[in-house]
Parts: sequence; structure tokens; C-alpha cells
Amino acid sequence: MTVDLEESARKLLEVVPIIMQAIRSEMRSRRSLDLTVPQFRALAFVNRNEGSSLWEVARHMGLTPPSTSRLVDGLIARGLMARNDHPADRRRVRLTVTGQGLTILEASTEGTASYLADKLSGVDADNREVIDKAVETLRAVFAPAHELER
Amino acid sequence: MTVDLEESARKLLEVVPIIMQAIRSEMRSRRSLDLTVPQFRALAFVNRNEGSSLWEVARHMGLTPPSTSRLVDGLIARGLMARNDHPADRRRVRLTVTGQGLTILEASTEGTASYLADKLSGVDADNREVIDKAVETLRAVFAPAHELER
DNA sequence: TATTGTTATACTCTATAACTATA
DNA sequence: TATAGTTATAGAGTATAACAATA
Repeated sequence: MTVDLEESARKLLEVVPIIMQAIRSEMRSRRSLDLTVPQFRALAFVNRNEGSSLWEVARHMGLTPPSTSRLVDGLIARGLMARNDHPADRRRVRLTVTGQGLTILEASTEGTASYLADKLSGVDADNREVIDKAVETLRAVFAPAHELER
Repeated sequence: MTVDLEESARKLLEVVPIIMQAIRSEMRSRRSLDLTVPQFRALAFVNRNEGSSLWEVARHMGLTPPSTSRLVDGLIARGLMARNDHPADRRRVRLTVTGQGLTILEASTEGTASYLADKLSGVDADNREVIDKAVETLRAVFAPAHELER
């Protein structure tokens, strides 16, 4: 059984936004630790890459620097991230996640992953394995090249 | 080999936004037929469900009625959708895709699917089949219940 | 009273253009 | 001159609250 490439692409195009919407709703629903998806991603990236520059965050997220700058502004205003001078290059910025940011990031990750796990729990083991493998492949296809070794 | 549910959930949470970002950039990049993802989805839904009410679109997209109302406003302002009275129930609205809307919807679908197909073309047939199957399963898990027969 | 939809208001996301500061 | 980042501006996405019209 061969799969039609164009048809697969259309299904992906249908399903990805549906899952995304579910993730978005779930994240926004936890009042007080409520994060938007971009906020969550930026926090997670900076947490994994302590001292990132704005430009690195922008590249990771596929956003322009101005968009990223404002996104970071919001996180700083909420006390979840900190922006400091880079010791070696004064044009640069060193971003870090604050203690509170880490707390919220972990709670949000935990909560959202639990939600997704709950959804997936109705899928039998074979199909879960299929999903797992597909996700790995899709990550290799779509993740920015510079982030693929990990 | 058994997969850990929580771990699968985290990977899904990492990868879905990455693919979504790719789709978003691609859609917005075609100047002139440029649609946002929500605009694209609303147009596609109304095209498949001629004469939908606002409430049906909102339910399909997982949005509140006010958000949906504004989304539709934008599409109408661009001449891609039309809003008419419902003959039987005067509270309701009948939404339809205009000729121009259909043209743009098709071009956008075609363009974005081609883009995704191109990305997937580097994946071998076995793994493409795995992705296809996973997408089917994920659709069953995440799609609104009232839309699963099709 | 319940349903359908809109308006008002307020954030966030995102981009392009123009700018500042540093290298 | 090139790089890192911000500010200005603008349109779209999204929600809650308040409202109007119809059933």
C-alpha cells in the first residue's frame, strides 16, 4: 500500500491545526499559570539554553527579532524571564528564566503533557508506537536544522 | 517496546508547534493570496458546509462566537465570504464562500500542501506510511466528536 | 428563558520600517 | 559596513462582558 504524498500533506494540514488548538486552549485554561504557546516555547527554549541571545530565540521560534523582542517583554513584565547584558558583546542580551518562570514552565508543561497523555491514553499500544515514530520523523523534517542533534 | 505515555505527550507538545509555525509562515508568504491559518480553516469549513451558521464555525474551530464573528468580518471585508439571513430562523446567519474565496482557498490549499508534500518527499515510503497512520489516529483523538464521521 | 450573534474592550501575536548602539 | 536589538506602527487572533434580537 503506497501513500499519496499530496494526500498525506493535506491530512497533515487538516490535523495539525486541530491539535494545536487543543494545546492552546489547554494552556490558556489554567488561570494564573496561564501561558500562550509562544510564551511557553520561548520559556522552554531559554530554559534549555541559558543565556540565549534574542536572536537565537527568534531563530528557534521562526519569528522576526521585533516580534521576539515583544514576546520577551511580556515574559519579563510577568517576572518569568530576565534580560541582562552580555559580558563579551555589549550589543547582545543574555536571557534567563527566573525561578518563578521555571515554576510556571514546569507546571504548564506538566499540565499540558498530562492533558495530551490523557487524550492518547485511549489509543492502543501499537498505534501509540506508530504516533511516536511519526513524531520523531516529523521532528527531523520540520525542526530547524541547527537544533536536530539532541 | 512500550512507549511511555507522558514522554510521547511531551514530544507531541514539542513538535506540533514547530509544524504549525512552518504552515503559518508558508501560508502568509504567498503575497496576495495570503491567508492566516484561522482564515484558511474557516474558509475551508464553510466551503465544505455551505450555509453554516456562525455557531457551527465557532464550534468547529474551537473559538468563542465573538472571536469567530471578527474572523468572519475580516473574510467578508476581503470579499472571500458572504453573510446572509437564514430563511427559517432570523437569529441565524448563513455563511458562504464567494467565488473569489474559493479561488484563494484552492490556491492556498494547493500551495501549502505542495510545500508540505515537498518536505515529506525526503521521507522514505515506510515512514510516510507511519506518518499517515499516525495522522489518522490523531485526527480521531483530537477532532471534535461531531465531525468524526466523514 | 434560551439561543444566536454582535459590539465594546483589552491583550497577545506578528510583521515591516526605521532607528540606536556596538563591533 | 554588518550585527544585535528596540521602538513605532498596524492588522489579526482571542477572550470576557454586555448587549440586541429572535425563538
